[in-house]
Amino acid sequence: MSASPRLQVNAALPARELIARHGGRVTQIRVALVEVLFAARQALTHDEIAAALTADGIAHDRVTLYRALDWLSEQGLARRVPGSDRSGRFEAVREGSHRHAHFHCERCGQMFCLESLAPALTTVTDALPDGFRLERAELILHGACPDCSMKAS
Amino acid sequence: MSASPRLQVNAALPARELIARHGGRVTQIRVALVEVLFAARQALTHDEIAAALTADGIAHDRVTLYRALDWLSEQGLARRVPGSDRSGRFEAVREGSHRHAHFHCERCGQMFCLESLAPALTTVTDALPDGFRLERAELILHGACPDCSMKAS
DNA sequence: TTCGCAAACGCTACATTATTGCGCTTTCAC
DNA sequence: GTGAAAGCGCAATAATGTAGCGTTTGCGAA
Repeated sequence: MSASPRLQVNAALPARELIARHGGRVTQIRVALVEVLFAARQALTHDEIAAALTADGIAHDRVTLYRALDWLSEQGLARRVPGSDRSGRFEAVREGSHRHAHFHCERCGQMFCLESLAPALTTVTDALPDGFRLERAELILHGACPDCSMKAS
Repeated sequence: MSASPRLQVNAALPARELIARHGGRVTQIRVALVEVLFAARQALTHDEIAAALTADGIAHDRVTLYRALDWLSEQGLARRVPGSDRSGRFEAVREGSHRHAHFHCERCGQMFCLESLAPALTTVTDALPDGFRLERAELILHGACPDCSMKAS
């Protein structure tokens, strides 16, 4: 079932304007990349992004994609998500969103964003040994996603 | 209480015996590897392990090291720790130790094991959306370690 | 102590992921 | 429209991890 609404970048702020406002040039690839990232409800691997662009008929180079992703990260529009596999993942940084936990499905490999779940930093800070200065935290859950859970049972 | 004693490196059970009791052959590299891992209070990258072995005068091959680490992981003596950088890290699994959080220092790159800190799985499970089946969790903190905190201030 | 053999080693080659250099193209201000 | 620089694309390279395969070695048995 894919009845999930492909939510726009922002009802009032389309991709091209979002890019322009950050002082970047509005190129075909950046626009498409922003749209793909913001439409996804998961953290996407570089490969998945490339596949999505190709599916949309956008020719692109691997290197360009890396650089575009770097730029988005610098601008705070995207964020790199570390995974247990070697492939780096990226997710969009939405307005009003906070750092959230991620769920990695061991069966299908997808990584889901759990907006409802954020590392409880205050609790963590209390338990931190002396001297450590905490700046941010990553919480990554592993298991089976709903689809794969169904199939298994 | 535990009728079946868990095999771990300690004063009474040196590395060679630990390896032998897990049904593996006692080779120079495995012994050295176990000693390096268990002596470290941190999760070590493949490179750091290799450097430690070389410093100890143990010649070794990259591939052999990967395979030895794989074997230790299979035996439950070591564990792979995912990092935000691309390099995989490994840590020893000590007796009585549990899955704990890790602290990654952004300044010096070291990854510390915080035995006192474990992801609160029960809390997490409650907040998990329907359908997700949780198997384990990784909590990775980022910031500055005591040494680097000192230098900065 | 010696012997046989499978486990483990280590060399080479290869796969995957990511980065750098550099010339060419496109965007955008004028 | 035009020029300058941002951005793109190709090629080469780096970093990390695997696979194949012949050789060595730990270790149980003779």
